[in-house]
Amino acid sequence: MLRMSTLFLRTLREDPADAEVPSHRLLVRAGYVRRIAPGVFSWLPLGYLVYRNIENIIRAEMDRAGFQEVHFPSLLPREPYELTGRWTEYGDNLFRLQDRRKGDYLLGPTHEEMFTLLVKGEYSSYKDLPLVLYQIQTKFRDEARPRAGILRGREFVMKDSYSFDIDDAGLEKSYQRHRDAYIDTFTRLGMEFVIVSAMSGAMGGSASEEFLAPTEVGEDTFVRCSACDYAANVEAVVTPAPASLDYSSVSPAHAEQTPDTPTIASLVDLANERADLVRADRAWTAADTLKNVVFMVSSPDGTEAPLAIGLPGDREVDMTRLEAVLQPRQSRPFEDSDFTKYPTLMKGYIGPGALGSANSSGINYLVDPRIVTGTRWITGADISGSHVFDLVAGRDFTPDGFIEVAEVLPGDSCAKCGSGLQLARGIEIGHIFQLGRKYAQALGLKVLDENGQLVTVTMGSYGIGVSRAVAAVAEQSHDDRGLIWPREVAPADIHLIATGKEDAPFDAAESLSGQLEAAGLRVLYDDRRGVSPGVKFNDSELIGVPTIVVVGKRLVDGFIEVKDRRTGERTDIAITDAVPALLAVCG
RNA sequence: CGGGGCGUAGCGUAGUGGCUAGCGCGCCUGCUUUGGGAGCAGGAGACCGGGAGUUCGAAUCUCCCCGCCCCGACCA
Repeated sequence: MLRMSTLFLRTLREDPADAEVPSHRLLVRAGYVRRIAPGVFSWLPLGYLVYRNIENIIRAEMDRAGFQEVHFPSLLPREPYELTGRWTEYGDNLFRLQDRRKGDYLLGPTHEEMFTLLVKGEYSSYKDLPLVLYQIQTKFRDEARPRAGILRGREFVMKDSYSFDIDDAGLEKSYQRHRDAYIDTFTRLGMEFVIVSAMSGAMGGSASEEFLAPTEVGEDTFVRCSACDYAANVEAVVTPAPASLDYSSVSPAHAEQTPDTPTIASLVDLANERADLVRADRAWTAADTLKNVVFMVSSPDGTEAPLAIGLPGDREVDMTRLEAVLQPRQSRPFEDSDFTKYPTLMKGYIGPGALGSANSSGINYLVDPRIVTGTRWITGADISGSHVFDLVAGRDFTPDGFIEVAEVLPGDSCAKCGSGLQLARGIEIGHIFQLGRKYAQALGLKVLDENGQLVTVTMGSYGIGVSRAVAAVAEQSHDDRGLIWPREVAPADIHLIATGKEDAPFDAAESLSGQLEAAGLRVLYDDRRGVSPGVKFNDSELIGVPTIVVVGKRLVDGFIEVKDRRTGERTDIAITDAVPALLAVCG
C-alpha cells in the first residue's frame, strides 16, 4: 500500500516554467518525473509504477505472441556498427566513448547488428526459423534537440524485436504477427492509435508502418482518408497520377515577356492583368504554373549533383518528404554560388527547357506525379523576365521521372479511393519494418536451406517506445485538473482519501484500505493528518488514479463517496458494501 | 547548426546603477482551522548561471563563456 504521508512525492502547485506540452507539465507537476539533463529524466515512485505497468503489459503481449526475450548491454563495441556502416552513418546522433585502452565503444541507439550477430552465432539451418527475439532496453541517441519532456529524450526505453525468416513469405508472416501483437498491446494500454504507411528511412528495407497516437503535440504529420481506411505518414503519401489528357487542341507553346515576375504570385498577377495573356474561361491561378526548384544533393561518399524538381506552383517542396525520398543522401536548396556554376539556370525563370538529362545542363529533372502527359503549364523560359505559356508535358518537354515531394494539403485526393484527405498530427508509438536482407547480408547471416544451399536470412525489426508510451498515454488522457490513467497502467486502482480532524474517518479508511488490498486492489491511501481536504482532492485529481474514494463527513451515516476520475461522477455507497462495490468498479 | 526567448531560494516570480535582494507556493516551530490548494505569529533557505571589465558603488551596464526553453534543420 502506498501512503501519502510517507510517499516520496511533492506535487507542484504551479506549472514548471520549462514544460510546454501537457504530458511533460503534468508528469512533472504530479511528481512522476524530474529532469536530470536535456532529454534525460528520472522516474520517481509514482512515475516508475506507471512505467513498469506499461513495460509489463508490453512484455506480456510479446510473450503471448510467442516472441522470446533476451537482453543486450547498452555499452557496445564499435566493430558491428562499422560492418554495417552505421558507425559513420549515425553521425553525431551516436553517443561514442573510449575505454582506457582507447578502444571505441558506443551506447546503443538500436540493436539490429547485435541481434543479427547473435543469431548468426547460434543458428545455421532453415529448420531453426522462423525466430523472433526481443528486448526491453535503454537506448541512447544524442538528439540535436530533445523536446517535450520524455516524449523525445536522449535516453529512453524501447522494446525492440527482430524477426528472422528464410524467405519473403515468412517475413510477411512475422510482420503480420507483430502488427497483430501491437494492436493488442496498444489497445490494452488504453491508447487511441492509427496505423499509417511509413517510409523506412535510414533503417533501409521495404514495407513499414507506424503506429501513431493522434494528438496535436505529435511530431509526425499524417493523412487520413475521410471515406476509406487509407492512412499514411505525410512522408509516405502516394499522390494518385491523373489520367493523361488530350492536348491536340492546345495551341503551340509561346514565350512571353514577363518582366519582374520572379515569384509565382507576381507571375499569376501579371498573366491575369495583361489582355493578351488573360484566360477566357477563368482566371489563372498558381496551380497553372510549373515551378522548378533546384537542390544540391550530396551522397554519403561526398559527391554532389544538382536535382531539379518540377511541381505545380501552388505547392512547396516538403523538405521532410524530400529528405525521406533521398535518404541517405542529403540535400540543400541551390545557393547563389551554385547558380554561378550552372549559368543556364536563370534564377526565378527556370523552365524544363534547361533541365533534364536530354538538355544542355544535363541536370536530373524529376516532376510531381500531377504533371502527366497533356497537362499545359506556364513556366520559366530560362531567360530573365520571360515565361513560356501552353507548354505541354509529353509534347514540349519530357521529365526524367517522377518524385513524391510536394507538400500534402488537406483535401488532396486519396490514392485508394479518390476522396479528400485530412491532415493530423500524432506521436510515433510504434514502428514495424520489413527490413529484408540488408543487415543479414552485411553481417553474413546465412543458413542452409532444404537443398543444402546457403541463403541469406530476411529480417524484420519492430519497435515500441516504452518510456515514450508513458508520455503518450498522459498526452491522450488528461484534463485541466491533471492526469487520468487507464486502470491497467495507473499507479493504483483506488486513491483513498480520509478527511476531517477526528480519528473516525482515518480509522475507517485504514481498515478499508487493508481490506481492499486483501481483495487484490492496489491502493494509494492519503493518510495525511492536518492537510486540508481541498489539498487532498486536488492532489488526487492531479495524480490521476481512476477511482477516488473519500471517507469523510458522510461516514457518520455509514457512507463513503466514490468518484470516477474521468467522468467526475460521484456516488455514495455504504461502507459495509465497500469492498464488493469497489471490486465491481475496478472490474 | 540558423531564428527567437530566458537564466534571481526546491518551484513560480518582482526587482533597468544606490539601504540588509522583495513576494507567493513549498519547508520548520507554535496556536487555531478541517469537504475544494486555511488563518495568525515566528523561522530556515540565494555565490542573483560563470568569468572578466566599467564604476565610489553592479542582479541591473559591456564583453566572453556556460546552460535552459520554443520554432526550424535533424530525428531506428
